[in-house]
Amino acid sequence: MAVYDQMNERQKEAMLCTEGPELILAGAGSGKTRVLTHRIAYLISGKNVRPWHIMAITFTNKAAGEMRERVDRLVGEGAEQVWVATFHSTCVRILRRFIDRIGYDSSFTIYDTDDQKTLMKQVFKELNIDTRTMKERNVLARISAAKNEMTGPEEFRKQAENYYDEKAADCYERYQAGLRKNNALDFDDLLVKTVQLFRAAPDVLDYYQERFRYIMVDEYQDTNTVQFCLVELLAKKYGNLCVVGDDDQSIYKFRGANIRNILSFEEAFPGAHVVRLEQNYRSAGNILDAANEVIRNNRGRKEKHLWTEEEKGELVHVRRFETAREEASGVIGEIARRARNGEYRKYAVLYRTNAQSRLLEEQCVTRGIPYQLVGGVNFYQRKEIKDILAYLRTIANGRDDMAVRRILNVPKRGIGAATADRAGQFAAAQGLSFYDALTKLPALGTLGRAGDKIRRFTEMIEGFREKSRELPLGELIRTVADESGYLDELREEGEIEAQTRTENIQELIAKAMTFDRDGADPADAFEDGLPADRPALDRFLEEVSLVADIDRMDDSAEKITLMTLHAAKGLEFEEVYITGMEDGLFPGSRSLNDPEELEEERRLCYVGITRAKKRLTLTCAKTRITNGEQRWNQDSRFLEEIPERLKDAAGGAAPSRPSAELRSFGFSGAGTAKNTARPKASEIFGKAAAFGKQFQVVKADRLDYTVGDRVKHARFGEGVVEKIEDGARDYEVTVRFDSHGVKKMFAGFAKLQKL
DNA sequence: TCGAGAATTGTTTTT
DNA sequence: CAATTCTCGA
Repeated sequence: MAVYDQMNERQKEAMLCTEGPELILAGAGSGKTRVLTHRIAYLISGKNVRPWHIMAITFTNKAAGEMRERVDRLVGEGAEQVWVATFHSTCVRILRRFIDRIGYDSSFTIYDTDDQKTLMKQVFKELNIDTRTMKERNVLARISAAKNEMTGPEEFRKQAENYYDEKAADCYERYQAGLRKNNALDFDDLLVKTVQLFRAAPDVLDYYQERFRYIMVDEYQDTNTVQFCLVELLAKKYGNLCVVGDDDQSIYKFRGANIRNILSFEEAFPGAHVVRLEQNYRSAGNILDAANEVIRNNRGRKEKHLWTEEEKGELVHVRRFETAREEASGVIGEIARRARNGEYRKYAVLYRTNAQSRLLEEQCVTRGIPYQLVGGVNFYQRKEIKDILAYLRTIANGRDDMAVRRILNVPKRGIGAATADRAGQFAAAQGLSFYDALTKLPALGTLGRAGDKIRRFTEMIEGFREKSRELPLGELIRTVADESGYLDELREEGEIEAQTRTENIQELIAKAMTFDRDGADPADAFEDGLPADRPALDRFLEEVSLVADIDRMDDSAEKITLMTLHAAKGLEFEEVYITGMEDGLFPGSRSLNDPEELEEERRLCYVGITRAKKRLTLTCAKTRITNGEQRWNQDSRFLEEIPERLKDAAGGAAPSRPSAELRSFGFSGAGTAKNTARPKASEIFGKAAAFGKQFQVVKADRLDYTVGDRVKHARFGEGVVEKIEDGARDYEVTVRFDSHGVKKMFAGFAKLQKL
């Protein structure tokens, strides 16, 4: 078959070995996705395996989506029956159908990190734990680690060695009880409960073993112990397990990834067929050599040597700057100069920590360069989005106490903490959910005025419930945002940040409209045991709870991509800049005296280098401000690990003075919009008015007030205009209010009246 | 009940 | 530095 001819011998070997355990050690850029997808095609057309029996598991929705697309193209008919999904969504689907077997309700909600933290705060309060002695985050991290190792609360307690361990065990116990009470699972539970289910219900396990006779796992080096158990259980019956990974790209140890899963695969699955893919099709020779030189400093890895038929290409460019700001300016400036015809899509700027993105972003904004920021605050974690989603969760399912509490007084309804606590106690005493307590409480007449307010709230929710049955999702969300008064409250704030929030809600509505139109993810189109008539609202909430930030990356737009090295795994770009190559930053200070940690950092560096196809630039700054403190760093040891012959000497030595050009572009800190919600400039300019016309603000030709005029604002009262800046989209007006201080806002949004 | 200002705290990396 | 949490006054 013609499609197979373009594959090299090793790739063919990997593809043709379909029975029994197989380990594919796929170096960076060696075409592993191609092997996986072709292997699926071969199973179907060459081995007559029914698509229904094939499963491919990935870590991110993005990877799953790409795989699905390629399988669809390759296989055609029946491709939709292949199960392509992430670990988490696989587990959710299994649990939705069978979790009642282990005593949960199938309408469980999924807690994200914020929800977890909120719950843990409650636990701390119950146990009278002072947050100065222990941190919620820290305890949650320990619980997560325990869950990854499938250690329950009892066993966790047994392993306790001191007072703090005991306390953490108490927390674990209470935390689990809290989840249970709210009919909720956290991310780790999705995996753990699925394994528990399989162990408790052999018939269910058997059902899925029969279904998934051929299993493939991508990025296997990132699996943790639960995931290993899950895969092992599923594959036990037929034994057709194919895992693909690269131990050199294992960068998620902090998340429980167990590198032993890949290093000892052959012990766990005796007789495993091992294939090494070492020919790289991505990077130019010098870049690949640099990657090899860096990674060879690691011990405890499967020896391999990537090679390429590509030419050597350019040397690796190394640039040193005086300060982090000059670094950002230098990098973005160079990209601006190099990008002909606005081909920004070719460029990625990578960094170790999210905090580093700020300076880069500023540079893009001031130079008017389109960019895309991946990471940072996930869209679905933004406050306004979580608020609206909490409404939806309340409408979909009144048992989600956390969601109800969140919106009870948002927007302000005069229902304060005291009243909420009262309802909480009532709920606990009566064994009711928080929401049910709210519906019953006013009738008792013990609340006085607050009773009316609560009644109005529950009536509103009931009204939304009615509407949710007839309205499409997008309309429903718009109605909720509008009629709850949420938008009004935002609008009244008038500030730039509020504008961004409104836009985010608009974006959510747009997403819901797409969802209305296309239905849920295509994999849902075939029967997997779930009732086909699950309300769109439920399916939407579910999909939304499992999206990662990388999933939202748009690789078709002409924008520079800014993201962390972690987020870059699995991607490739023509030209890559890795910034902040400094000891203490990358490798991070934590890893400087821990050899194991240092190796993980080095793998991260390897991942970063191998993202580049044609051109790689490594930059560092002598000094940068971290945590409000100026730090001086040495060059990264990883820079030294790349031999001189591979590095561009010109940039290597010259400690650059800021050129005139750079200075003229300099950032005049004073006039910068300061907004925590950080609008993405590129999106602001790019987004059309297709959705939610009612939110749209049109830039006026001119304003009827000017600097020095007295104006009136709906909420802040009267004040004096101090400054008007002509922004690209709207005038930004700075006003000193008599009683509310100085505020900066968009003119069209704030609706100021001249007095 | 709620806002504003003060104090405090924190940095990897994320499904 | 910036985001979150705390405290106090009305």
